[in-house]
Amino acid sequence: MAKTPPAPLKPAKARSTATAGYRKGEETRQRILEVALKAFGDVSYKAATTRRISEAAGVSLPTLQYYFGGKEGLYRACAEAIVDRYRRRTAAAAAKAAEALNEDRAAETARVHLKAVIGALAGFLVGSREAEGWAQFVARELRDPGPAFEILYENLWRPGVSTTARLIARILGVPEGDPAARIRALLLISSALAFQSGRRIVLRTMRWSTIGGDELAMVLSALDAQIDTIGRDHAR
Amino acid sequence: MAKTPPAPLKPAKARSTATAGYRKGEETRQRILEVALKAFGDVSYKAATTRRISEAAGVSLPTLQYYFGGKEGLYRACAEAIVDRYRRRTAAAAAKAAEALNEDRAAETARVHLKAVIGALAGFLVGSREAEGWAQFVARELRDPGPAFEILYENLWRPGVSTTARLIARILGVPEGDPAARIRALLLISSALAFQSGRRIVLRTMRWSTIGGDELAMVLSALDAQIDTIGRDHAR
DNA sequence: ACGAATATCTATCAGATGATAGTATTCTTG
DNA sequence: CAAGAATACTATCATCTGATAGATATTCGT
Repeated sequence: MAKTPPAPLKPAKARSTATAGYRKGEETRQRILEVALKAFGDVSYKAATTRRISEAAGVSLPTLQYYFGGKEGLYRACAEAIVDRYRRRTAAAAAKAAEALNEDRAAETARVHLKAVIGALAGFLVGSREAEGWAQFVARELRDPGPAFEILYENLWRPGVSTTARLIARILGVPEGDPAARIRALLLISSALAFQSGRRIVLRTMRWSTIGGDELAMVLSALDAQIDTIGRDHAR
Repeated sequence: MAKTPPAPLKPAKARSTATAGYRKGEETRQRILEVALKAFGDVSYKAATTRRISEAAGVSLPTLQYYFGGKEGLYRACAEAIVDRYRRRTAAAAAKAAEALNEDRAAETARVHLKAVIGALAGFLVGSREAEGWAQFVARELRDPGPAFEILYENLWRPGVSTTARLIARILGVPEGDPAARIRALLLISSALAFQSGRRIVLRTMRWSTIGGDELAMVLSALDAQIDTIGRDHAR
């Protein structure tokens, strides 16, 4: 694997160098991306094949190379697309939380925003059928770091954990960057994620047939309860 | 993938049908298994190759087929080995918890045992260098169910979640099988697992270079705090 | 010690897979 | 409306991968 990069002959984005017209090309590119998002969500990078993707997208194999430079470029493009969609869905809650962190120092305000942020995350994860695949994509890349790890870490994990940790620190009344607050942030986020990436276990354990609105409500209620205990837990 | 099983020509365990003597064979088998455990822990089923494994084990390729019937059989054998080792490490705590559930109905007793069970799980995950790979194996198989899913679900997930959920139900004073208790059990376990399967994010976020005894102590302390809040959280 | 069961190797196959070469078609723009 | 850029295809390669065939060496009970 990972043969020594034999001189990058072509940039990942072989296209879009010139006039940037030609809307038909953009449509095809988009269609391939959508199919790839699904494919890489379903199975691992290695297990997904460019042939299947090109077939499902209704184009020939070299078209993938043409638009994305190769399998790896396509994978990267998928990561960027996921980041993009995630941002659109959670930007509002994150921005409000950041604003509140600057303006209002009250612990209870932070608690409200923390619930909103986690709620937005969970809503994103359960909000669409595709999100399941995206969650798998992200979880897989986190576990087996590949070409998309940095993209996802910088744009998803870092800001997400950072905001969460700051809110928790505020609730706990400890300085920002406090290790205990960061650990709690990780615990909380991984709990939320588990309901999508650990989907199969959840379904079996809860004897659910799907994770939809009702199920999400139960999960959110449990997460909210957990958030409510932050700063109120005094061992014994 | 998953081509229609073309009539099982040879059983998974091609060996051990007759006298079961020949200790040299058993040694080889064990060596291959150990290498495979590492390999399947490092990368996905698809990405791991039987060639690499056989090389690392110092045997020729057909030897894998001889002992395990093929790649899939080897994978299954790995799952069984993980189950076996997990059991050895956590059986004591699980047995004590089960006993306590029958004999002592006090919530606080259940709380103590819950901490012990989660502690044993976390200890197993951080206890050895290999456990990291095992955690990845299990997490991967949970995410992308393959030939080992049932083995792992029945022997790891189900008993683990079940015990945890029963203890939590006892603490909450609700009947066994209560959905809220089960959700909390899933939240708790996934939190604990995240510290090994989500290792890379944890290391970066916490600015740790490794997850050893000291780090485990911090995580356990956070988990214990979380367990302490169960049954004491009254929203607002 | 001898023969059957066991263990292990070399050589090779068939299929899948990512990628490239070379060519035809279509669209935009001067 | 040409001309050139952009789009997209067919055919083909080189490599990797899991698996098998068939031969050879090793071990152990009698």
